[in-house]
Amino acid sequence: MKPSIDDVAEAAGVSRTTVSRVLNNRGYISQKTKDNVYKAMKEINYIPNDLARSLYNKRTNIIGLIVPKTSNPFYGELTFHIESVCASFGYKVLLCNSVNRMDKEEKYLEMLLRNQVDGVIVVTYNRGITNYHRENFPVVAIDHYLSEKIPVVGSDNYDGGKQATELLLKKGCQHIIHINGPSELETPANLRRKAYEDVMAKNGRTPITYEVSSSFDQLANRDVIGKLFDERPEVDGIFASDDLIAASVMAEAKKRQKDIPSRLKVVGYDGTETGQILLPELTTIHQPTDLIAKTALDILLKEIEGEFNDLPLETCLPVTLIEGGTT
Amino acid sequence: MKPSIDDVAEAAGVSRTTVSRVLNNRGYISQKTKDNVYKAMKEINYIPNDLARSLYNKRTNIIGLIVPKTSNPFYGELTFHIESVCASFGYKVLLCNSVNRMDKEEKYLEMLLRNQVDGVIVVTYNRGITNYHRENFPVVAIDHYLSEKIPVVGSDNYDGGKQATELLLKKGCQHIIHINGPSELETPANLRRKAYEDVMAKNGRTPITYEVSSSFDQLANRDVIGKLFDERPEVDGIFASDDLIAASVMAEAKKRQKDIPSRLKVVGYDGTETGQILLPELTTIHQPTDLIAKTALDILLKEIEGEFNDLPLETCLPVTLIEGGTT
DNA sequence: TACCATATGTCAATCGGTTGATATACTTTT
DNA sequence: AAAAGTATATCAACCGATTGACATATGGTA
Repeated sequence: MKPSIDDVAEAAGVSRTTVSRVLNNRGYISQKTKDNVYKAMKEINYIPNDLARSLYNKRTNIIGLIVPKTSNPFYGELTFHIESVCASFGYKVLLCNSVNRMDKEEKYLEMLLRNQVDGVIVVTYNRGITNYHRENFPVVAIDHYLSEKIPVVGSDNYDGGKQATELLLKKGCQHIIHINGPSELETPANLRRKAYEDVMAKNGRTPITYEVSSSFDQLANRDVIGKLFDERPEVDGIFASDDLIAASVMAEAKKRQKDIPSRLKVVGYDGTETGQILLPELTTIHQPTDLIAKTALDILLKEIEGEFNDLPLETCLPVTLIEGGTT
Repeated sequence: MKPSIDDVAEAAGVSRTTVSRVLNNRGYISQKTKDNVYKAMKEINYIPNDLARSLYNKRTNIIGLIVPKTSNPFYGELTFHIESVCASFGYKVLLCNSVNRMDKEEKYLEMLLRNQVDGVIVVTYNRGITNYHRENFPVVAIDHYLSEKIPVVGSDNYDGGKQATELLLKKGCQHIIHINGPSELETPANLRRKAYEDVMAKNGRTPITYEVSSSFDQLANRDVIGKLFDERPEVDGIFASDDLIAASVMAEAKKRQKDIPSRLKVVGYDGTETGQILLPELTTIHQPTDLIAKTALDILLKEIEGEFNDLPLETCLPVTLIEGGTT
């Protein structure tokens, strides 16, 4: 049997109340008693039961994190930073991989609520899920619109799209095509496309966008890219909405012996550490995942403290262009 | 106030016991009552409090997962699979990023114990941590030796090292060098080095190993690689102990205009999905992260069920050679 | 009619803590 | 010497469930 607070009390020869006071630093306790209690805890190998504490305190210090997939380098990096920031604030993280599936996401959210998490950070999302809209339930979304009331944190997608497109223009591309993720996910990432279209229009070009069907089905993506090359042999600039797609574009170009950057220039998006190491030559737009994590948690903590007014409903963090050899 | 089981009872016009019986499917309950209770739960938006349940049942259905960093593609992928398998068995995951630091790992483990996790999967590790050795506490290690009693799951590192080295030999490399991670981490990954050395010896070659200091300090790694090229200009084959290092080798080789694969052949290790997409040309040894996750959880569940005997203490899963253009 | 399975209720203990109320000392300070 | 501060104890309620013991009422069956 695991030792309980009563066992500590007995071992230290004090009352249960005193032990609790020592643990929580409340009321009057002499140093001697404190030492005794701590010694007793060591001796019997006592570890407090946070379940019992949380039940009484109505606070678990756990937050739920719903991401599409930690195996994706962007989400993996984001997850790392979110967990790290949480830990630095004494919060723990219950991890959920939704794979962008609404049914899973809904179940995960219910699970989180049953576990009395203090708040949720959603990096994936499906608008229809009603539990997100429980009154005064702390939620922060990253890069996805959940509702008018739920704060969104993300990077400056419009600026990123603008920088990418402008770079391709500056480098002399005549036929620039954009590839983006499934547009039915209503994400601010769609602003990348908007920026692309605006910049193209402003320069008298016709924007063309190819859409990949799923964020995770690599084979399907390859098909779309193949189709793009087939249908638009004149293409000489591609702005892909993430680095994985950009990498696939590069692979396809290589297969078709279309030299990069001389005959085709490519710009990706995300600029994760992993991407920088594995594919350093790719020009990409870097998202500050650490800052996104920090900001999201800042806002979430405010909500947890009950401050639901004056929340920054949309936070846009700066992106950086990283020029590699593909432009 | 959140609705409690008593609120449900009131709304459904039954007793608290009946509601609990409905929830847990015990004793005699008529279909009519069941329907009523479920209707009442819907109406008042009831969500059971798993804290209270867990406190009573002494079972949280939570497992702790300690990994170095989810931002690393291998660990991110492993984390994804572990969480997925857990979810399929009704388990939830508390995520910890130890960054391979013993102090953090120790604190995380204590946190997990306070939260009454049913078991822990450790992908990182530091032997000194005593809490791992609590009697009958379910722990499974992945790719790291914790103690003689704690089961380890990993891939066949020896075979991987063997295949990599033999491939380089077969391809005609005369000066093959191995780069591996910090050897003070006593991991089965050191078997990759052992295999390399054995194969080299068997073929009458002198094994040379360079060691990178940290798994995560990319700049330091670059230094080691630079040093390698400086000191061993004759090198024409490198077996790196992970794909990130292999990528850095490739980058350095490019900088020095040492063409791959004609003048230098490179084999990496891990073969993550991300790696395959971002750097498809890299020849690498693929680890079955999904299988590793599945196997680790299988063993952990047995421990959770109290079966501490007849545990497979060391599980070795098959690796696959993926040949790319770097050999 | 007696018996038994079914259906539900009441009550209280339990899980492992926290906390407020109240009491009782011993020390200091005024 | 009285008042105030310090240190600890006892007791019981509480957090939100689960569960066993026991009671009661209905319906079907032997």
